[in-house]
Amino acid sequence: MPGAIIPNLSVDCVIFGFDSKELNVLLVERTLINEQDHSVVFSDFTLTGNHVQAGEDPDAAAVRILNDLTGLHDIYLEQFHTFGSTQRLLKKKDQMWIHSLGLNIPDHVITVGYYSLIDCTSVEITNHMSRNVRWFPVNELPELAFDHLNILQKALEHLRIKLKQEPIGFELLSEKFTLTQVQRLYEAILGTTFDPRNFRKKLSQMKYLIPLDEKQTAVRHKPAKLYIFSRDVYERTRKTHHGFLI
Amino acid sequence: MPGAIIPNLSVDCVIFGFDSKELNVLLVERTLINEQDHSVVFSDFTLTGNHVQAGEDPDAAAVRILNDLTGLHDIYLEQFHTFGSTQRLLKKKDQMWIHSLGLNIPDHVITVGYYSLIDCTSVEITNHMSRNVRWFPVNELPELAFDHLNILQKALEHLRIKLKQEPIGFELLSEKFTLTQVQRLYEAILGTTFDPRNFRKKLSQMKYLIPLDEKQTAVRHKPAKLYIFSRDVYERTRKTHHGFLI
DNA sequence: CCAAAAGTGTTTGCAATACACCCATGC
DNA sequence: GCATGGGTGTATTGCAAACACTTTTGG
Repeated sequence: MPGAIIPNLSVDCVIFGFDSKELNVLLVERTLINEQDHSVVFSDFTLTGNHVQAGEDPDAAAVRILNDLTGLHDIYLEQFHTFGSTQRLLKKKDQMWIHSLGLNIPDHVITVGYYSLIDCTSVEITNHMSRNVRWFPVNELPELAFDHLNILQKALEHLRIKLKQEPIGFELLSEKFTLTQVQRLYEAILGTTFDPRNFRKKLSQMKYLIPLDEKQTAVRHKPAKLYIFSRDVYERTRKTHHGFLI
Repeated sequence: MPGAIIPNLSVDCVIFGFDSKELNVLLVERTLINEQDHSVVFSDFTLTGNHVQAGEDPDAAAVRILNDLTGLHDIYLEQFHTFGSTQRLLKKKDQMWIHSLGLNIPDHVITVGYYSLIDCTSVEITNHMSRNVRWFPVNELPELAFDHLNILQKALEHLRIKLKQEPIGFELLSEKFTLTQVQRLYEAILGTTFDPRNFRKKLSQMKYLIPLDEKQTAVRHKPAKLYIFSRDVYERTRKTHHGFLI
């Protein structure tokens, strides 16, 4: 049965982006209109997600869903948790939404959560397919549908842990970046500040940050040197990191 | 529809246990018998798993599955990854197994992976319900069914990372334990060795390890002091740990 | 008394922290 | 020339690593 869906299984993507200042999430507006008087019953936002198709790997579904919304390929995607609470779709608003649209969604859907990291500036948000799509800073979220706040928070937790263990932050920057951008990125995601001298000292030990013979242009201050990240050098020089107790 | 299953969704549990020497996994034998001549077609081992029931939270399914096999309640369980490859049940042996038993299993089943930590000595392995159930050291695994080797390896990776960040190791020891047991546990899971002086120095800083006025008995060497783990003290004294870059 | 594991201190080097000023550019 | 962010060095402290011998018990 081609194109059939697995009714009880979906994938949701938390799309993180960085704009040189804040960590953002890409959200899709959901507005329920009263059929009679065309008034707005409610309006809120959702992550992007969809059902998994029969015979489709959820990893592939996540790639598809991400591409549907952003048009991007080859972006960083990480599965972080599967959410299966029996209550996750049963809030009043969510049931109204599902019924009023005549959607064929069972009461209990298990969803596999992925997060992706993209450079905000690389996405053209074109209010895609008449959907209102917007970036929101993770600290100024609108009201979210279903259990999407929960999913988003868990994604953030995982991102923070992962960021401390692997150099995934560069996925959020454009190919060439400055060291200050790296610092701002870490500060935004981890919610702290770092001393620039100490932070740069650390960065300068990372051999996979490769300085270019190139500087920022058109900035009204001392232009910063640009760097690229070499995954290749990283793989060759990585060390294991420890935390608790060891 | 009570008792109905979600045909495309299952849960698998990797049950880790520690026996003061090695890290072990609890596996269930799977033997395919030729109906004609009663010869053994093949014999290998599986993790314990089952389908998720309609309206059942996968977390609850994992608890159920674990209890079915071990009879234990209230044990440490952690969801670590969801496996959805379209190929995961399609190996020849696995298809033979499924068809010969007339099992109603679709070709594509997505499974949510959990691992649990138990004290080996607390489980009575009673070849439960005529199933042959055995502990295997993680370094001496038998042949595994389906993609269960893959699932097990991923569980181990997650366990290693988690062990370095949180004091979950005590779930694998009995309530009272010696510091050397803690060291052996960390060595077994992480596959290294530690200097006992440095390791104990570290442990002695952990205020949540509470010494008892009690020692080992019936050992033919200097008896070691016994300790208990206090989650309560841990929660009050935990610090955040860092790795890579910070 | 022997075997087996428990238990204990000191030194050394490296990595984390704290801290303040000059530089290059666009307007 | 001034506002803006870029870029740099040193001193101190705390943590990690290396390393060898004595103690207590059961048999």
